[in-house]
Amino acid sequence: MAIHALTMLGRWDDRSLTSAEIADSLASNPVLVRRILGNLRDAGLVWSTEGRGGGWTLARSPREITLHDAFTAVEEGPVLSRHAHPPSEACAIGRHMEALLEKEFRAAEQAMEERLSRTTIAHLVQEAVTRERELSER
Amino acid sequence: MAIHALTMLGRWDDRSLTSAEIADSLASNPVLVRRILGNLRDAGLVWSTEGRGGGWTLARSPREITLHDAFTAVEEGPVLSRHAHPPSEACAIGRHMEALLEKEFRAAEQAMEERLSRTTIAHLVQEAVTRERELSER
DNA sequence: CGAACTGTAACTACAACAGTGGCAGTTCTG
DNA sequence: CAGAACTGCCACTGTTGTAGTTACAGTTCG
Repeated sequence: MAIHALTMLGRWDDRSLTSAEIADSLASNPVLVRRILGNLRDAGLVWSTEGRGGGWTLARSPREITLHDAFTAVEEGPVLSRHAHPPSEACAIGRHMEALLEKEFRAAEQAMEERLSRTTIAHLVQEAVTRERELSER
Repeated sequence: MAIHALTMLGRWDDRSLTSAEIADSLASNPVLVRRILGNLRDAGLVWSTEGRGGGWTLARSPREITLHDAFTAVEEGPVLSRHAHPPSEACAIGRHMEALLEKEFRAAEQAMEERLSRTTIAHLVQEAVTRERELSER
């Protein structure tokens, strides 16, 4: 939802969008959209202006916002689930599994994040516009 | 939990472990362990034998079981969450977001999986044994 | 037979999350 | 100034996923 909203904002860099407009495109709820955009604002990705005529705009160029930026702004916990609680200290394997898994999982998660950071909102906007044009040309 | 269990099984390739023994190391429950190991068995990673003296063993060498194998055996859905429901077809952006996100997210998930597939259970066993020896040498 | 296992269903408890209504505060416009 | 159009935020519901637990049937070995 965050990436969808950012892409919509990147589509029109002149005017701002309201949470209701974005919620329409998401077939979702304005309050939900404001919650998510609130996270993006805290992360410095978007601006919001209150009152009549207010709404949301990107805080910087779509070319300078990556999918990884959106991801970290919205998602907090790790993607790969760790032990629900520490394993037994009495087991020779259990003693080390948490640290071992943490190392491997962090490496895997970073590989994913690295790939996410290669795509920007501008890429998505361009691709969506291209696909839209192809549709209208038939 | 799956990786933890596989690592324990890889530690002793001669004898089998019971779900109770593995649950002890996990500070968890035998039934839970059997559920997870059941998935691993369905994926062809482990064997189980019923009855007295029964238990679990690796179905192939620890060097031929990767963290990615364990991951796919246990985890079903995608790691990166998609739209909860399709976006609006009326929106020029919304029409393409699902396909666009699917492409990007699959690429990111595959980067993570590729990294997971680089580490085997044998690696974890070796690392755990090494760390254990370092502890005992002090 | 009885002990020690797996296999599985049914249940509880809890946390995460999409969605919703309500309302206070802010800003522009007539 | 009054009202319309916004954001910000809280409290609540309903659903889903998941760790954990109890219970019990089936299997194997001594």
